[in-house]
Amino acid sequence: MGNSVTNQSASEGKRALSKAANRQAILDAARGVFARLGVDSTTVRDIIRETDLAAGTFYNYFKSKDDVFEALANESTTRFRPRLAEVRAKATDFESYIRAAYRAYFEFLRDENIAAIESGAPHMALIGVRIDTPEMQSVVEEIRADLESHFSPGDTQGVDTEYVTAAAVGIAREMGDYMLKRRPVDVDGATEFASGLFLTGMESFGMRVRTTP
Amino acid sequence: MGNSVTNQSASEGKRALSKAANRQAILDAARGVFARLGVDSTTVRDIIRETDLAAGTFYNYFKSKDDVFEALANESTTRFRPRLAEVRAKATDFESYIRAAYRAYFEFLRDENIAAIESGAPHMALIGVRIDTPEMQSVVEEIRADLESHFSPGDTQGVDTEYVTAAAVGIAREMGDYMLKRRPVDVDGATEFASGLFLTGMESFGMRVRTTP
DNA sequence: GCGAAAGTTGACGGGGCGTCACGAATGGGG
DNA sequence: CCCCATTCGTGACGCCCCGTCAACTTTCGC
Repeated sequence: MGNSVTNQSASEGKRALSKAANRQAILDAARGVFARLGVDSTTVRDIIRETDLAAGTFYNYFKSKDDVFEALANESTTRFRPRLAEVRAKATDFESYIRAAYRAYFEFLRDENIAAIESGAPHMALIGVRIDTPEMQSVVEEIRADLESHFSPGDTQGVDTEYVTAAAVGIAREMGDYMLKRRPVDVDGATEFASGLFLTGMESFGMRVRTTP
Repeated sequence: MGNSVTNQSASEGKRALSKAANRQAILDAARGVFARLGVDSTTVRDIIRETDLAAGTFYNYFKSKDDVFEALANESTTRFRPRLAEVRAKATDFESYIRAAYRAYFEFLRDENIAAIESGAPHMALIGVRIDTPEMQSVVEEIRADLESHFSPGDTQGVDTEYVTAAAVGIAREMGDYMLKRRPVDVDGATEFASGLFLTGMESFGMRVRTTP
């Protein structure tokens, strides 16, 4: 009787479905366990115990606990990428790019840690950011290219774009940590400070930046 | 036949001597193994195997592999502290402090990694720095106090010293990483860039800084 | 429906961890 | 000078976690 294509729910076959579900279940469990026990002291079994899967199944999806951690970090980076793309698309000049980029990063940090912030957890480990994955390095490379594209030919005299990028990123990372430690979390203040410092600082290399104070 | 005080060699008794020697032997072995195998994949046994001590002895000196790592980091921080103290003592104003502090940090980074640099090792793990130990946080706090001490009352208008410190430290950390990746290692260039950027940047907060270009 | 392929399961061997009972070395006191 | 208390080194032991694998279950293509 009838069609052999039994329109599975909506899309893919059961195989792919449960595969994606299992992977996500492990990631979700890991996020919780990492937050509760700390990354170092959690075991693969701790993670798998919070799912309805068997120990062996874990290794069909990840090589190790650290592999899961990196996947979580990449997940996080992937969430940030579109925000940076939007900043790039809307930026009209160097200044607007910098301001928007700092704001995007600080907002992103706040959003990613909103659960920990609202639960009043005092420590908490900025999960998934601050770790230098290849994925993260590629985002930094994107930023370097963005910065370079805003240098007019006259500006670029002897300015080392890698140093510029490193400084901009360093400011963001370190200030981001401080921002998260404070209550209330002050995205506006951090953005204002970082942008003002960096934009004015760039003038010392002959860059013409109109800093709106 | 005389004195019961058998003037042991020069100083302490055998007890304290061998204790210090053992501890140092473990630290030295650990430094090498960490560099060779990476911190994550080394085991306590890997470390102790490179000494002439037994496995159990390790635990008389350190709680775990990570405890050794932290001790190495603290050792490193301890080597940096006097350099910072000298910078503080010689600084006459904000600008001279900043320039000297950046130079001190970048020189320190180069010195600490000189072995890895000269051996042509491409990767290598900036051992003992970049990890946030309480010891390191205390150095950052020192820097914060130094910066604050150079703010004249008129300058400090609404300037958040924690943000200032975070920005300064972030620039140093991130730029330091880049500096170490390049050949030749360019302490002068990094110092010049970081100082110029930060000092000029501080002017955007109403700070009067005479930046010598 | 049926056979093949893909995926899951949990028990198992391997190995690192931290401990502990024992023995050796040290140093103070008589 | 010797003796005993104390401190420290030793390595075997039990524990737990790891990653694998053979057996089983589920899905897919025909």
